[in-house]
Amino acid sequence: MNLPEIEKKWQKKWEDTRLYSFDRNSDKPKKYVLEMFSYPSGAKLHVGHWYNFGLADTYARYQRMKGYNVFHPMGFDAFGLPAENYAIKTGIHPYDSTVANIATMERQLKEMGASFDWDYEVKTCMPDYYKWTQWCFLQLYKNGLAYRASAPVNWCPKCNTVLANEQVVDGLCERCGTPVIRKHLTQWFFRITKYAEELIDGLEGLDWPEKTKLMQKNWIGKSTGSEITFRIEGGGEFSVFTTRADTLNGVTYVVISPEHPLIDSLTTPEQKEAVEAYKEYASKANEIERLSTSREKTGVFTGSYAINPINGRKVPIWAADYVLASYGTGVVMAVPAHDERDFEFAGKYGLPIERVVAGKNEGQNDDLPFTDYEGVLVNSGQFDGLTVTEGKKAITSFLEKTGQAQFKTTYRLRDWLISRQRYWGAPIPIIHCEDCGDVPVPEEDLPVALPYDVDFTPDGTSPLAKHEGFMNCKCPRCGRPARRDPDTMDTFVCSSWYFLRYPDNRDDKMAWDPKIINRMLPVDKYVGGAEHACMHLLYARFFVKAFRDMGYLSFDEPFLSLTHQGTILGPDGEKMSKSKGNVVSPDEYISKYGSDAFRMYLGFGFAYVEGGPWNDGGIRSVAKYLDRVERLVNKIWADDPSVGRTDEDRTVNLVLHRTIKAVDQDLNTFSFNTAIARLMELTNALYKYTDEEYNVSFARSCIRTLLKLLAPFAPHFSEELWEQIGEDYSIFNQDFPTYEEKYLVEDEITYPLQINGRVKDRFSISKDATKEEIEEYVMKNFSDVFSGFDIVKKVIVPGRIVNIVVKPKQ
RNA sequence: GCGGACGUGGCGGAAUGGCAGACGCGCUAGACUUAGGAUCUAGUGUUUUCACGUGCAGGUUCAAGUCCUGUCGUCCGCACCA
Repeated sequence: MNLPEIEKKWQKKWEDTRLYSFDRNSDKPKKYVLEMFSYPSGAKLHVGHWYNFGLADTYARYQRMKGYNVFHPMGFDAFGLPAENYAIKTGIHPYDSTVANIATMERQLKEMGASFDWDYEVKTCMPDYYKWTQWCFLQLYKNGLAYRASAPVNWCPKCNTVLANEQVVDGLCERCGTPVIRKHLTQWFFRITKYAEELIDGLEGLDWPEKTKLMQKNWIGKSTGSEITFRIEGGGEFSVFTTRADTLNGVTYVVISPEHPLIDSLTTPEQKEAVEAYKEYASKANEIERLSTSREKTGVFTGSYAINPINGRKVPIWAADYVLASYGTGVVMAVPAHDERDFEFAGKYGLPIERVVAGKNEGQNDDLPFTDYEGVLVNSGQFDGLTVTEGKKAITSFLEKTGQAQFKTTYRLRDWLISRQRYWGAPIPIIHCEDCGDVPVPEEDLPVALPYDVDFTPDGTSPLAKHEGFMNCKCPRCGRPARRDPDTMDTFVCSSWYFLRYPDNRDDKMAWDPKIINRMLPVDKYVGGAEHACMHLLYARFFVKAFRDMGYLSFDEPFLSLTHQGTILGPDGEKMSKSKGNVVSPDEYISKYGSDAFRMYLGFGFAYVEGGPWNDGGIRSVAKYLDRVERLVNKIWADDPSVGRTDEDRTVNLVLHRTIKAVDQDLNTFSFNTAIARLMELTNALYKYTDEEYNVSFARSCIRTLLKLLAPFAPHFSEELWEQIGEDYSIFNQDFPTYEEKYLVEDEITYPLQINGRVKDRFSISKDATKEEIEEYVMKNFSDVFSGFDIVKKVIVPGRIVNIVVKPKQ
């Protein structure tokens, strides 16, 4: 069969007959199957797209044949830096290049033969989409979940933009690799931390990879401890967060982050020069020594002292960059005797080390630091003798009475910084008025349109800030001249709600109709890369929870079940990259073998969640297999059904029904490689069966089943053969085959006979044989094997195995 | 440094604690061919046999690739998280 040719034929027919058109009013149960939509960066689909979309489509087709009303949309995450960088380089406007790339990708996705319903497409860069992204922003703003704050941010000098912490890789800009520096700017944030607790709790009920759940949990980083207030000698106070309140008596100094707002007031005139120099050093620390695993701790004395609330002792306040301003309170109480980092720091700067926890066991009291939790408090006055756990509680409670401490939970998670000083994104719908302050754009004025004629050369200011026509507006509140916010939103904002827009993508009255999406959501199966574990997947969950609380939807989680596809590597086992020259382009394989063979090889050659190196031989083997199926079909339809046998073959039926069962299960778990292996086994069995005189009608019914099982993996090929054997269009309107239990059982079971755990022989016996009957059979028929041995134990597991434990006769 | 995952033939990869290596690639031999990078048939973990084999060393079990402990290696995530 000339696959590339017949694929065109079926793609046209599928489109003409609107086969994949989604029916919102169907009474079948819905199944929302979604792949993470793609960024239209390069013009062409790469192997990774195929691996993700092609096999998720196999899953979607399977669910359709299982009787579900499958919703399988596709769209484009079309805003973002690459288009803008490309424009800076080539002068081609981001809008033009993006629209062109989308057109190419749409065409290629159609050539894949995937079952998307394009009527539900979304493109995030179009006004009819970003209008509602802006609407989302306004709702978050109105509900106190969007706020503006000045904060130390990561600044990429090359991209001239702010990066979220999550987007900095090894101190380098994730996009361009330039070392990131620190800079203070006023930015918009989304208050994702408000949902920290629920974002952890909600993970429990999700059918997600455990690894991904754990990563999100660690990312949110819940930590329970105490907040303790220290007075500053000479006036003022500050709080520290600690998980080890039990060691409070062992505090010999405190450490403040060099970026902390209190640092200047704490610094004495004598220390000013040293502290200023250290602040300067710390702000560059990202750049230097970033990759060193054993970076030496550094710090400087501020000149001030704090009073330890538990014992009134005066301890020095140091500044050191091993304390982060953005975590906890930005100040740490240092207990060098019981903390590795404090110990190292104290050693280096000659600060005192005082032990307050003793080990329970002999020999544990020699070395410091002692960080075990198995210990009792010493040198702690009235708290001596308490365990670590008791000590934490007792000391915090004691200070709580005087308002100097409280139990506290903190999270590692930080609020989501969404401002970008870039052009190619959704404008932030806020107007800055000299008199009224920040004023939200009235909803009826949305969208705040992104102007086309903009100078987006990077020069440190937002491109929109230089566009007077855009910037100048009237304050919606007082009507006086005002200025728009010149920034655009992080593209993760666009992708945090697109799955809500798909089912109602043409709505021009609202972002989504709750009546529709409460029925269509949550997404039943979400498929995409593991690299989104902590960002996109967390942001989308936050959006759903926030909009649920505002009353715009009534479910708690966006994605019930999640699968990550693995990565297809180059033939050399390395990640594909242009610089390594190991990029495999789908196009040449598709024009040679067809998209079905290409997709099916991706399913067969890898464990889906693992991925692995590309192998040319693999795709030939799949093409060969499809040829084999075609020859088999031709042969069976060339033979005369009126001659030959008329009975059904038990062995073939056994293989057939086992195959149905296995393929069904494997498709549910994205275990495409084993499913295809089972199909090959069935094909082999049918070859064998039809080699001699056989029942043609029976063989034909087996083939009809085989084609239906094969259809999700090789849709064009199966549709073509389905037509050739005279069946009605379309195979995808057929029900997925079901197996019958009665064909799965064999009359006899072959048991392995183990002696001392090693297989020595095997025997067959009725499937109904009891444990006693099996034992009797073995003792009778294998008596010679046991002669000369005493039988110690007989392990007989019906349906599985027989193991006889023996020892030589005394 | 912390957290997580993974180590199975020449290769991709299979194995609810129960016959390791399904299925396929590659390879070997044969058949059919003017031809074969087509197709079909047989074989293919190591070892002549006993036997040995899932990174290495122990352990639990009648039975371990699978569970436990330690160790080595590879990969991923996070970077001093108090």
